[in-house]
Amino acid sequence: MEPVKIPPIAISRLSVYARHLALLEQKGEEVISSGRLANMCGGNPAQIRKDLAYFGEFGVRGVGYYVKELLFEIRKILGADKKWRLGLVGVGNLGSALLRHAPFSDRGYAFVAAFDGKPDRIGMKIEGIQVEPLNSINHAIQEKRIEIGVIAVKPDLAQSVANRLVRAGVSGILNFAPAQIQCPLHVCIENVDFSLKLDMLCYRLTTPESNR
Amino acid sequence: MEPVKIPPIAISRLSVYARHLALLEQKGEEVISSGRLANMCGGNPAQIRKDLAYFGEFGVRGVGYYVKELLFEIRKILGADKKWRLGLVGVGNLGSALLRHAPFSDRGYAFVAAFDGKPDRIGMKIEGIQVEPLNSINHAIQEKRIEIGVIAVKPDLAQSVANRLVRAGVSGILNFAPAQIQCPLHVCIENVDFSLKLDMLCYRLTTPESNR
DNA sequence: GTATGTGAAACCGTTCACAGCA
DNA sequence: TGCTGTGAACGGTTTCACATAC
Repeated sequence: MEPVKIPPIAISRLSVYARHLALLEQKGEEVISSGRLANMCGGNPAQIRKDLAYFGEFGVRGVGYYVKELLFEIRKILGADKKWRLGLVGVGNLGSALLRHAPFSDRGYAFVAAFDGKPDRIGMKIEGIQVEPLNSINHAIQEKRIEIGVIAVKPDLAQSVANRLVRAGVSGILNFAPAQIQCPLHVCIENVDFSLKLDMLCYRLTTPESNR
Repeated sequence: MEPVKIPPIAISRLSVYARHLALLEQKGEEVISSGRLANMCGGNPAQIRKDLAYFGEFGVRGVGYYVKELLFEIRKILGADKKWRLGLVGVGNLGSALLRHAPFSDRGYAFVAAFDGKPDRIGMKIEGIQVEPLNSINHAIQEKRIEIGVIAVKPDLAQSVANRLVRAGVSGILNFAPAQIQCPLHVCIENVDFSLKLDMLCYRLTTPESNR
């Protein structure tokens, strides 16, 4: 329908706007202007209006945006209005923290299966989910209609786990391993890379501001 | 010295290059071309050369880059050649996973203190680090010369924890809480935002490719 | 011959400034 | 009057294409 290309970074801002709108809604605020929202998010009013304009006209001139309505629309755009079914691979420190991660469950994201390669972890129950072996991936992903695979294994295993997930038919992968994963174009990948962010921080701490 | 502005995104790529160079070094490879490195990282050869050119001339025309040497130079640029001292705030699921996170310790990042607000967590020992109460932050950060504060508390506490860390004198903050943190300009912040990445993934899964 | 380093061009995203509307 | 929606200007990043050096 819309032949306009939307910058991915605009999408990430929508997620931030939604977060702040949810807080405003909780506080009982009814209306918000792009200026005030920009203040809260640390952005620029024109940018907020542009980001929203990619998807429609949600505001009222001279007034602003109705908090509830805008939040609803952004959630619809992001696809955050549906329950997403996640499968975790790698139930180590990070993996088990993700299973218990409140910001996920608070937001309609639900882990419905967990897998691990270590025999002693199979059968463990975390947050009501029983850990299965890696070779159950194919069956369980299909059985439980899992759309998103979450990778929390060591970097050297990440690619082979991704291959299994793709073969099993997931549509998306959220990868926490510090590794570049290759996969078919029809599967979407997002990387969450702690080490990279820490490197960037250290660069900024190392380099005088004038050189950045 | 260099009056050229360097795109932050180029820095994040340097981190990725370093990761692959380390793998190449392990495999005993001596030389790499921008083309082959681009293949591994999923990028563009010209971009790699541009990124490196911001900082100097590290290659040999007609040959490529010496793996060991380039890795050394990139680590120097990123400030990854020194040991960084980290302090963790919030020893919940995520926090304790971070204390045990191998990719950090493998790379010269060391947690030297941990803090939490919950009384029953004080005194616990994780990875040899004893959990201290929040009001020890000021003293411990200075005592242990901690440069970077890592925030792994619930979103509603993130700002107040950041304030404490700033007052205690950290230079940088790595924030895992899904919240925007305000802090003085002289303190650098990087956010690691799982939920945002998951939202972006779901957007892509929701929206037909033609509209993106 | 081959691969780097680099201006120039193309591309993309942000900000400005104002028209349009309640 | 006040705030949105948006074309146009701006600034920054990526890609191209080739001179340069081994």
